[in-house]
Amino acid sequence: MDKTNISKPSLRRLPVYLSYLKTLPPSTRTISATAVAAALGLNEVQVRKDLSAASSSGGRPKMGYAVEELIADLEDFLGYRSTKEAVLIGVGRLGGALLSFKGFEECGMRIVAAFDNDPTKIGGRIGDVHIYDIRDFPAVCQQQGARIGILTTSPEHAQMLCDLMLQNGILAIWNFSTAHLEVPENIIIHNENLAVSLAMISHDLEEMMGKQKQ
Amino acid sequence: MDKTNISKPSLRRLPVYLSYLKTLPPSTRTISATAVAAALGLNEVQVRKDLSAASSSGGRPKMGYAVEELIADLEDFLGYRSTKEAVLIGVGRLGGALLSFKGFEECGMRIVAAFDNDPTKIGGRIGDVHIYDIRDFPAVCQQQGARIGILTTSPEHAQMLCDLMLQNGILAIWNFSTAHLEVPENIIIHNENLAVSLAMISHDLEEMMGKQKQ
DNA sequence: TAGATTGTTAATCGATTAACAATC
DNA sequence: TAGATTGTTAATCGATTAACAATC
Repeated sequence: MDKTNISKPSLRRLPVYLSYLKTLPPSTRTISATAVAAALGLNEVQVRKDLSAASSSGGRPKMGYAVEELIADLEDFLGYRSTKEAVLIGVGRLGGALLSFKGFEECGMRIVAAFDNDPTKIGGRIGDVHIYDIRDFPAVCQQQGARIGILTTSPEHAQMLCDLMLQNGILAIWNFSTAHLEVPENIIIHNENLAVSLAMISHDLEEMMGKQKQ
Repeated sequence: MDKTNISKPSLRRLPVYLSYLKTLPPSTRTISATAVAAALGLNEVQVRKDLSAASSSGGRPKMGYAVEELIADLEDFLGYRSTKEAVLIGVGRLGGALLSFKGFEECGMRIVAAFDNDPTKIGGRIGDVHIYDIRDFPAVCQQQGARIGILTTSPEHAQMLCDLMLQNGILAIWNFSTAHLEVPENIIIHNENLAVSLAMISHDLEEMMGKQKQ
């Protein structure tokens, strides 16, 4: 398996397979790509290709894949088993929700520190995460060796805080603000834009309403 | 402009253009697709095609697009100017964050009611939104005529609550749980899966680390 | 006019799907 | 063995990008 040679759409589907496999009863020892495809409403060949790219030992004709092994392979492939330290800037409601979200740990990400400029929040904690003064960011971030930066601030300050992150060793930014961030070429940016999602839903809804009228 | 004949990737970019245009100083009367492409790091022809699909009157050679008009066209095209009622089930931290998020209104979505089964939450409100007993869902949802359902519950109950939504007139489900939902063909599902995003980031990070080692 | 910018037609690229041979 | 299932090679489909003609 060559982790670097998988297509982006394919990579997006892997976590979906993984979470589906985890819902199977423990008595299910093996599963075929065909069955996974049927359950998730996907094309059979597509699932087979995806799984074969991520699986170390492959499936067996007539048997399919060993569920436990496939889960392990997917977790390995997605990097869920190597811990990645993350810091978060902006402890608003969304930031707080992410801090208390337990699901990240099993994806290999651990939020080691949070930052804000609000004195009523500084010094507190949410979940297991301490909230620091944003002025302590350079010291804390570097000391913790964090590589992922989660940005949950208003768009006005996003670029400035993004720059601050990059100056202190952050390599990948998970941007929950609506701001467009300018970063050097070698930095990873992942925009989580709720307006984009909502636009897709709006569009599909209007299309559907239009069809019904005809 | 034919709203139904735009590609999905193109549709995803429109809100990005829109939010960029809104950051321009009011003195900027016109802007070229070329300039937008440069600012957002996108291909010039792609931007031109996207804008020409969404714009009602088109751009003018040597001038570009009238900013104000283009903003209006994009908002129209994306359906931001028609109000769509939404209900939300699951007032946890994430649900609460969405309820207090002010940005949805300007995308044309209004959350009219929230539901939970926790007695300490029922009867309260977050932002402007009242929190109802989940048992009142059928009555309230139908009375409000909501068409969008936001699902922010644990995955275990997601399918059941999804079914409840569909039984009461919901046509589109914005699913923030990790559960895979089974729905009839004509229902719109949009999955907001943080694990998927995280997997992308993890993968890109590992790839980058790998390259650096070589 | 000259040149910037538009919109479109054609070429390329990449992902999905279909067909098929291999295997347990 | 027969048939289910795998993995791969080839065909199709759709999106991006390049080339170009049109226009203010």
